[in-house]
This record gives sequence, structure tokens and C-alpha cells, in this order.
Amino acid sequence: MADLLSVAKLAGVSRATAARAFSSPELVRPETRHKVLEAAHRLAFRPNNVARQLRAQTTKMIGVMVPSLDNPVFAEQLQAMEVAARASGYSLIVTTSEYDASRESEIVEEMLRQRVDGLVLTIADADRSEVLAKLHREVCPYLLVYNQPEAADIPTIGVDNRAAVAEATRHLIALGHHRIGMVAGSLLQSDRARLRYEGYRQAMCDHGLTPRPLIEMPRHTQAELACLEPELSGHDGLTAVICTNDLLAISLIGELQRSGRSVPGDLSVMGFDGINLGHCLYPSLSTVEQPRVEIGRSAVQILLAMIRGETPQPLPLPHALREGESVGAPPTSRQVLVTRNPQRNTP
Amino acid sequence: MADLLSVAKLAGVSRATAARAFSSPELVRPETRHKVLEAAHRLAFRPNNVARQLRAQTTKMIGVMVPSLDNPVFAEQLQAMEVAARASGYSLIVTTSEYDASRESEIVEEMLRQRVDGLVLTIADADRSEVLAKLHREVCPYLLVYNQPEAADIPTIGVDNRAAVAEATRHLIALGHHRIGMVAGSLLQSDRARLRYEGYRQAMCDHGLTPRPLIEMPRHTQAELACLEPELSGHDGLTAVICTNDLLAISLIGELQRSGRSVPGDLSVMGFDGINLGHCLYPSLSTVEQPRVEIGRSAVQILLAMIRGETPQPLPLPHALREGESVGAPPTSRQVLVTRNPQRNTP
DNA sequence: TTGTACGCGTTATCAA
DNA sequence: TTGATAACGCGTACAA
Repeated sequence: MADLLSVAKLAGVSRATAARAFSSPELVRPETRHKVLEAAHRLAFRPNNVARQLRAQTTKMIGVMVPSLDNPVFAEQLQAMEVAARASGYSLIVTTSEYDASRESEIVEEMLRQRVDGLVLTIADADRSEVLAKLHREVCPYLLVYNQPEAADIPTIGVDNRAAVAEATRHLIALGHHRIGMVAGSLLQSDRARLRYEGYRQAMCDHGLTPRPLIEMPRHTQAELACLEPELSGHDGLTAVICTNDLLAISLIGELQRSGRSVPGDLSVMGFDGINLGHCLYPSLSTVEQPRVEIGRSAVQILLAMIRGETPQPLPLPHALREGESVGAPPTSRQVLVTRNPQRNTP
Repeated sequence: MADLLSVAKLAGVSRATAARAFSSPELVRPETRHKVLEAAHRLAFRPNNVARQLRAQTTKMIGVMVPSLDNPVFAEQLQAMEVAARASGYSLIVTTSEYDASRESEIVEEMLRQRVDGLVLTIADADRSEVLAKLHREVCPYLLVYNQPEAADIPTIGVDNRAAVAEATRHLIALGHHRIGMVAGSLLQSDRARLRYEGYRQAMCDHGLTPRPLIEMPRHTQAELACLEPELSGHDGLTAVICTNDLLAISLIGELQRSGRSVPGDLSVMGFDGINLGHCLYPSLSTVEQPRVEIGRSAVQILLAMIRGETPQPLPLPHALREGESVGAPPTSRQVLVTRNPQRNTP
């Protein structure tokens, strides 16, 4: 690939002049500039960003790490980040950690070697992270997304998980539900999971209701009906559940329907995240919406401010309770058929 | 950030020796090596990849462009690519084009300036693309994904769209459907869309059935029931539709159910792509599965081979007809109530 | 307005 | 086994 020197030669000027024709065209005589651009065109010259980055000591690149792109909540946030970044002239290096702590470390190390100008990370557990310890010693600006660490000095953007789930719980209680459960994926060791459960527990207690133990599914985003079934029958069977993510909720609804149950007729199901797909389904998903687009956009803006040397104070973004068709009043029949087999539509 | 020279000084050796301690440790005396590593540690030295890239004239980076990450078919493919790339020591620069031709050009230009070692692209229309014209003149290895250009000399990986939809159509016909329609998103100008419709048309004709005009939705991934409704009633109302992507199919199913119709009771709905979520729903989505993970993995492998200077011949990957619950036999009642209002469950 | 010369941090070649 | 030196391609302070 042609370089500036060959362009300069062909144009009959020095390399410096050729360089200026690109970086500060106003400093070069129009006639000369034209000669340079003409030569560049003939040689199919394309500025070498790597050299420019080395020289300028800045890459205009942001390193992004998310747990997985198979979950739309991250893909949708990433989509927003990419648009925002490019609008500001930045590119994204994208990696996935699969919630693996050692991969998290390797990835961040690699991105630091790449001299990214900043990092946007979603880590497995912000309260027990080697990555954070490492970044603490570095000078590279970084920002967590979705995480909600206990330590106050870690820049983070996302919703208040505890308050969000508490609100969702109160919503169900207001509808008349008393026997509410919480369904989680297999990934327990996460700051968000702890806070979400805590929000549920708190809201239940505040209303004099008994919080149940977390119902844990073997996989992170796929519900297993067998794990839930024991909690559904009997005199204290659940009438509503809150899932820790939308994929879990959606697959749970599917499983319930396939088993002949009705949602929300037999069980109200609430999700968490607000992924786009939830709108489209029938019943549409009731969920706690994290403003994924705003989170992505704003993560980029805040990080860029940090890169400029400012010290913005990221605020929690507001969640929104999105009411859908998957949540309704508790079944009245249940109160009659208390200790016996609950009514079901067989398939 | 500390550089190699300062490490060398602290260790009391030359820069060359310090460099060797990292790149070819066996060439340096253990004692010396230890001194260097010790110094590097004390200075928190981290190799500068940018400098290395400039020197080595290779970035170990792959440029990736997809239309959007809001559609899981691309996010899931990207997830697979990222894993495969990192396993081979490559990083991904990820961009989204939003099916915009001018953005496509800018993005590719920017990635070429970044001196990526290769490109993996999904473009809007492989038969009318400035991007391909540009790449044709460049030396940068590239590979299309999902695209299916007419020109045979363009390296591509994906399924045979025509054959895939033809098979889906035959599947519906075999179930007894005669009045089958095809529902597309708003994005008509795409190589895939043309071939998929062509596959549908061909299969219909082969069985002596009349292909219908494409039913076009105002948005790409969200069905609008009003656009379909006219085709559902009357003596020749549709009994089955094939959607050009899964999101369209899923949202259509939702709309149909919300309007009191049953799927597949009143209308069989088939998707295209095979996104993970389709499994979880009830009814589960019948769809033509593109092997997204295999496509992503294999795109990286093939591109890396091209980067090594080989000339692999990418073969079409096999699609799979994934039978779900959203497709069944055509409603028998319809044959009785021919010219009158078809039976419906009111909500 | 243009040219000269240096440095960004690394690796590879050649000598010692 | 180690050291000196020259690139990689670009931007810019300084001089002309």
C-alpha cells in the first residue's frame, strides 16, 4: 500500500507537505494541495491509522466487553454504543467473556496492550473482580455497564436493580398477589443478582409477606419447568414469579403454556431487561425495562468525557415498569381449590 | 506507560535484549531474562500493540460489519465469530451499517485505514454494492456472510437461500397447504430477499400452485397485521405464510394470537433464520435454520486461511428445516365455510 | 508556504 | 549471548 512518501514524490513535494495536505489542508497552497490529492488518488493512497495512532498516542478505539451476545440485552446495548461511538469518530473492539473471570482478565489485558482509549465493561461480579483490581492500578478510563458494585468510587451506568425489582414486586402485590417467587438463571455470583433478590425480599417483607428462596434454573437464559413445578401446586403455590432476565421469563411462559397452563391465568410472569422481543409476543411480556439504548449511548458519552479528562459522575438511569399481558390478577379459583389439584387446561 | 527502553535501562541491558526477553526468551541467558522481567514488572510494562503492528505490518484484527445487532441472527453469528477469532489470537472491530449503502462504504474505508488483516461483511445487496466494487480493487482479504451474490467469484458463506425457501414451501405443501403466502420486511433490495422469494415461487409453480405477490411489511422485523389481514379471508384466504426472518414471524404470531386467531389452527407461520428464541416460544417456531454458529466459526476460519495466502473455496452451508409447533395442517373448517366468514375464536 | 529532522515503541538484521 | 541500528508510516516543531 502506498505511503505518504511515494505520494509526496509523485506530487513533487516533501513528505511534510503531503502530510499537511491531509491533516491541515488550510496550511497548504490550494495548487499544491491539489497536486498532492491527485497523486494520492492515482496511487490509491490510504492513510495508515496504525502509524497515526502510534504517533498521536491515541487510538480512537474503545474496548468493549460483554458477557455474551446471545442475550439481546447486551446486543441491543452494543448496537447503541456502536452508533454513538462512530458518531464521535471512535471504533469499537468487541469481546465476550462468557462470565468467565479468567477470560475477563485476559481480555482487558489484551485491550490495554492495544492501547484503547477507554473501556466499557460488563463484568460477572463487580464485588469480586480481579479485573477491577487491575484497572484500579491503571490509568485507562473505564466504565462499567449494568454492574452495580458496592464500592462507590467505581464508575458505573445502569439502573438501580434493588429498587427496580422492589417496584416490580410491589406491582404484583398491588394486583393482589401474595405468593410471589423469584426465578434466577444459573449465574448466582453477580452483583445484580444479589441486589435484585434483595429488592424482592425487601418488598415482600415490607408488605408482611414471606419471601421465598430463590428458584434457581440450571441454565442462565432457559427455564426448566421441572424446577418450578413443585412451587406451583399446593395450598401455598405461587401465583406470580419474577424472572431475573427476559429470556428466562419468555422461555418460562412457553414452557407453562406447553404444559397446558395459562399465563397470566394460572401464573403471572414478569421479566427483567425489556428486550425488544418482549413487545411482540402474546401475551406480551411484563417486565422491568432497562433503557438499553440510553445506557449504551450514555456509556459512550460518559467514557468520552473521561477520556477528555473530565470527571463526570454517572447517575443511575431510570428503569421503567413495562406492563404487558403476562401479568394479571391472581387466579380466584385457586382460593377455592386450595388444597386440591388446581384447575388446568389440558393441552 | 513504560516502554521497552526504560525496562532495558532499569535492567541494565540494551533495548534489543529486553525485547528478546519477551519475544524469544530462549535466546537470552536465564539470569539476564530474569532481570528484564523483574524490571518490566516493577515498571508495570505492557507491550504496545500499536507499535508492534506498525512494525510487523499486521494488526491481527478482523473488521466485521453487520446490518444491525438488534437482530439476534447477527448477534449470534458475531458471538461465534468472536470466540473463534480470539482462539486464533485475533480481535474484532465491530460495526453496524443499518443497511445503509453510504455507511457501508465509510465503514469499510475506515477499517482499511485501520489496516485490519481481513474483513467479514454482511452487506445489504451483494448485487449492487459500491463496497464490493471498492474491495475488488483492494488487496484486503474479505468474506461475505449471509449474502448470496450472483457473481461467482465473490467469496461468500451462508446457506442456499433459494433452495432453503423452496424446501420450506414444499414442506407446507406436503402438509396439505395450497394457499401459501410470503411475508417480507421492508427491505426488498437484497440479494437474499430476491432469492428467497424466487425459491418460494419456484416451489409453488412446480406443484401447480399459484405463487402470490410478496406481502410487504412496513418494518423489517415487526409484522403489521393490517397488511396481512386482506389475504386471510375469502375463499382463497391463505392457510400458511413464510416470513423472511424469524423476528417477523414471531411478531406475526403474536399479532395473530392477539386478534383471536390460533397458530397454526387458523394460519401456519414459518420463519427463517433459526434464532435461539424460536425454540422457547409456544407455539415453538417452525423455521429454516441457518447454522449461525457454524457460519460465524467457519467465516473466521476461512478468512484466516485467506490471510495466510491460501485460496479456500467456501461452500454453501447446509440449512435445516426445523419443525416447530407454529406449522400444522391447514384448517379443515375453511374448506366448508369457503366464501363466508371463517371461524375464529374471539378474544 | 514549504522543507528538514526527529520521535512514537517495536522488531529484525547484522556485528561483536 | 548481547548491542547498535535501521526501519514501519506518520505528525509536527522548527527552520528556511
